[in-house]
Amino acid sequence: MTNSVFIVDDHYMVIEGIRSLLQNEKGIEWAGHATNAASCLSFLQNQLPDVILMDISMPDKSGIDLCKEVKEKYPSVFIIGLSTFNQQSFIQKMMDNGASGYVLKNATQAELMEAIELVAKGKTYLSEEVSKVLRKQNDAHIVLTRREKEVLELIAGGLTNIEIGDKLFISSSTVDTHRKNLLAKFQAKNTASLIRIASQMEFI
Amino acid sequence: MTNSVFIVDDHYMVIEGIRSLLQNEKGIEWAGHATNAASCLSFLQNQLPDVILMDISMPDKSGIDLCKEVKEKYPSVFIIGLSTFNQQSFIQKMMDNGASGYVLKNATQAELMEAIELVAKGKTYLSEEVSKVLRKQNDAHIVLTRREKEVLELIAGGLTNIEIGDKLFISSSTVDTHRKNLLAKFQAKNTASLIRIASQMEFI
DNA sequence: TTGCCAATCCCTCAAAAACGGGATATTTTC
DNA sequence: GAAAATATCCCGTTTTTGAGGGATTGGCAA
Repeated sequence: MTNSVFIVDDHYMVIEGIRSLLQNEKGIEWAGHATNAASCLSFLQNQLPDVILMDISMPDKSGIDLCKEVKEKYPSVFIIGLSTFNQQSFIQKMMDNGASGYVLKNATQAELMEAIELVAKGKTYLSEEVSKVLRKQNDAHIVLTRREKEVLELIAGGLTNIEIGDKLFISSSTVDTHRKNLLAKFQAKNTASLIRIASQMEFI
Repeated sequence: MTNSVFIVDDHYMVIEGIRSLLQNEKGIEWAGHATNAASCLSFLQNQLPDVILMDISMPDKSGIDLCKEVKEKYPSVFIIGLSTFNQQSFIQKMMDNGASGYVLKNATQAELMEAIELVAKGKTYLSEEVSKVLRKQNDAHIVLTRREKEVLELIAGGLTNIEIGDKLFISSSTVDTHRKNLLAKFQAKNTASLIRIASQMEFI
């Protein structure tokens, strides 16, 4: 069984690297590559590969959005996310948007092959490293309400409760309540640690 | 003139990609590769390439430190920094530690060749993108003193002035002064915006 | 040697945040 | 239709901060 593989990544070096890793593999057929989301989509109008290796960061559109769009239009294509770092939030979002696997860019050829073969059969591939991160992330998963997100953004912007209240047309007491809830959710003891944690978790 | 090139990067895909990009170039001789700082250093004991392509992020040691070490031991080797993103602070530090150039991982083959050839002659290569970032960074360059960095870290950790003072064996008034200076340097109006800005500028 | 800068410490006062409650209305979900 | 989540508001008290000052020491460089 031969699987055709397409790759979307804005780094030539990575495209070349993967091509080089896969070129002598019997089970792999090189469908082509794109360096941005737009040319990936136009390629898919003419030809559907079995598997797409998709970088999460691209100039015109994030891999996360592209993944969603591709899966909506072509549900039969299997997508493997690619990224340099173990970024908790990205992996989750990529999987939520229909990716079947996630591979780090330091993967070995064997891992990559394993991922492609599994995913092409409709299964899911997550390397040990990735699934460890994913598990950790789920434990510490923080869900913010719409209002809490707004308040958090404005706190990070340096506004006081009164200023935030004015901006959102609510009383400063309400802002204070949201603030308390944010501190509780992030297990932060004050504004400084709240912003640090939220920033590192990429809420802001 | 033939230049021998060695590469240090913890991502196989990138190593493969660069090898693939360079393999048919007449002026390039492939000296070898390493996936971590330690094996790079042990390679250099036996053989010195003309140019080292060095990733900034590696498991055992940052490219920034490795760059410094290599240049101290083998000043004749020219180093080109490699990274995925245009990270202001890293580029500067890499150049400060003796790198002769900086290339983004989305560089084309032509750019890479140009960089290697220029750098091997002792010149400096910075792609347009990179030098733009560097210039922008210099404008908004914020220099913190040792103490200010320590205080900033602890503020981000959620400690109060008194707690920070206890930790650093200084009075809380002193901490307050450092805090004021931090606010001024970052042009932040309060702790929340200070931490946000510092976090986004990767000071913490 | 004469500055400059970093680092240290002190003061006051007002503003803001943190902490501890409690309370009500409206959605959403089960 | 009841329960849970969300959003709204209020109180009082204590702690922390922000914004002004001013002052001393030691090191380094012009």
